[in-house]
Amino acid sequence: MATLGTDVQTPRLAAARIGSDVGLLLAKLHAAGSVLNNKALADFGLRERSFSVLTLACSGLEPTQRELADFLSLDPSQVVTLVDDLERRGLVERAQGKQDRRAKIIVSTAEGRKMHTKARAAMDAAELDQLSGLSDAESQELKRLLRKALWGAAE
Amino acid sequence: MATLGTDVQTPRLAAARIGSDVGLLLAKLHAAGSVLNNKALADFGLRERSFSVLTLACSGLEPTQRELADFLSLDPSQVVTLVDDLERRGLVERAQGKQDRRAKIIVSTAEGRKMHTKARAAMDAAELDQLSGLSDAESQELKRLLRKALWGAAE
DNA sequence: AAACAATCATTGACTTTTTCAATGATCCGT
DNA sequence: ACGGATCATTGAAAAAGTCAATGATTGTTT
Repeated sequence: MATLGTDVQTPRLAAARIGSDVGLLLAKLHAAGSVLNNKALADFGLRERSFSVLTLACSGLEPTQRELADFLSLDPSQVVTLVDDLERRGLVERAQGKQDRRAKIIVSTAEGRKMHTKARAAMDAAELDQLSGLSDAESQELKRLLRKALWGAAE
Repeated sequence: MATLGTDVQTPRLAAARIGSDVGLLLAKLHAAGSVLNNKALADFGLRERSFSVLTLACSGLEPTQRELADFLSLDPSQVVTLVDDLERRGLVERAQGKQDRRAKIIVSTAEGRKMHTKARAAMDAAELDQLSGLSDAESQELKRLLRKALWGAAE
């Protein structure tokens, strides 16, 4: 299994006080992870974001584009571009909103679901790779803390 | 104390399997944090990145621009721009590398250190705000896990 | 029911950020 | 001393982000 290309050992500057800044830690881990994820998804012609859209389209939650924008922290116009691409490739479709006819609901096609299954496996492997420095329990705890920081207690 | 402007409660889509993707969680928390941090730094004419550079310049570690680029996951040319700005404002200076005369060491000026002290206080408050959903122990644990995922065990 | 403001997806313009190749200076190994 | 590598810098090109305007539709107010 390949390992992170960058920062395989603690760099000198991590000693600085900024090495504990949550913002920087998030930025670095996110940057490193994006490289891994996009590499893993390249075989499928996907990137982190289009994969996220495809995943949600496959979720059965019938998200509107507005919901996708909010959830993925994107501008609505960026969602248009992402959905355009996936729709052109026959992986998702725009359906009319049920209560609100202004909204478009994004749903996966059968082909989209097949693609998603394969891409998901690659993503899981990439995530395992990225968190290879943590034990399974620690990985779970990290995800729990991230979720809690974002959305509160839950459970 | 102000609270996160976005996602004050769990959104509908968080239920999807993707709501556990480390990549997405990192992206979202990082995005939300950046907004907060940049808002906190705006009073000082700084942004997340220039603050990071200023912090490292104040650290006493005498980083070279190459080290800054590596540590901050930036292209060397982006570091040039950041240092240009801080230097123009008299907050940091470029010094000649000690062993390597190609390299430029970035050091803070007295004024830079004053600025950094004030900005640091604002950043600490922003971080507290961002992690207000976590207990102190959880915040510490989150930071530890992020560091470990990035740089391995260490202490 | 007519009018009004608000929201959704979309487009297009604009700015910012990222990426990358080329360059001169300097370093290191031979 | 030579040749290949690394550093900071520049500039160009590509990608991503931001934002206002628009038509369709909704909910609300009168």
